[in-house]
Amino acid sequence: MVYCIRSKEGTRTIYTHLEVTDLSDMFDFCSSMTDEQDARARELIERAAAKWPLRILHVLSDAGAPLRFSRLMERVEGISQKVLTQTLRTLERDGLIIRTLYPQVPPRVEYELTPLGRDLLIQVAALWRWIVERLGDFDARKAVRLTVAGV
Amino acid sequence: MVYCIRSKEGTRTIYTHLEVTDLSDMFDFCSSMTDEQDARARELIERAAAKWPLRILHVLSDAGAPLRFSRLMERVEGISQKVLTQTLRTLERDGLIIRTLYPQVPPRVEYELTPLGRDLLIQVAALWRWIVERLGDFDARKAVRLTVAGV
DNA sequence: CGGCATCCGCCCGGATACTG
DNA sequence: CAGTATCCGGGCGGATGCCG
Repeated sequence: MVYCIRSKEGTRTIYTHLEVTDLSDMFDFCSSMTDEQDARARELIERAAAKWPLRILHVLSDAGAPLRFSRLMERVEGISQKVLTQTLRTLERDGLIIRTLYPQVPPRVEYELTPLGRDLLIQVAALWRWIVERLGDFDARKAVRLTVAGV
Repeated sequence: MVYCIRSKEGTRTIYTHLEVTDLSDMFDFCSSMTDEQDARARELIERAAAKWPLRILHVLSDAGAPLRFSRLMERVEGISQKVLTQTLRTLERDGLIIRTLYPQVPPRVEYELTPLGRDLLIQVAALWRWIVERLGDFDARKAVRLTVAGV
């Protein structure tokens, strides 16, 4: 689990974040990215954070085995056929799932997670968990006003 | 940093994820959430993963000090006034930033990160970094087809 | 300066109908 | 069974204009 310790050192707050020793270290890393890397990472996150992808990855993970298109339709509640197809194509292009077509009549198509897809799901689940554990904090009333507005 | 080790044990893959010992453990945790918790977490992630919020949090973090509305407009390139206002309101409601109004003429308004906002940014930066380090893997050509389609 | 109100174009995603 | 093709409605976000 990601673990974060904050401590004060003079006016500066030190973030101990396992391998990351402070916040600026993390953003130094971000700054060292090329524009192309940054753009590509942004695309990937935008696509993965869209409405359905995580749901689909989660369903595939829960199943623990390849699922047919129609099984996915059943388990990803509320999704339409078109959007399911579109999303699966995107996930395949990004290397997160594998699509296997069995040339039979009627055709059979199975989808399964790649190791990368599984790993990504773990990362996101960690973030998810971190948020759930702090749900009570996500509230403006919990935000301490450090600066008092002048009279 | 989140660290993930995969190892084979028979047919099962064990994920050592620091405190998380395997994938099912993580999802057991997810399943133990109430519907309300789940929905609230989903809302928060959706809002935070929208187009501008992370950019704004990042800019505030980089600045290291409270920023006025017009400074934010300059540094968050491409955002419109309306959308900046909307996004700031949402971030404030979620307890990620603090808005301080100084009742002067002309008015002055300053925005700054809350500790929670900083912490969230660290979590997301970790995920971001994880993705950037694996950019080369996010590609369908890298996805090994485990199941061979029948003839 | 830091908004709010209004209008508007666009894209996302849903519904439906059809096909190899 | 697992798609494509087409149409369409809602919402998001951008541009512009006005206010305390």
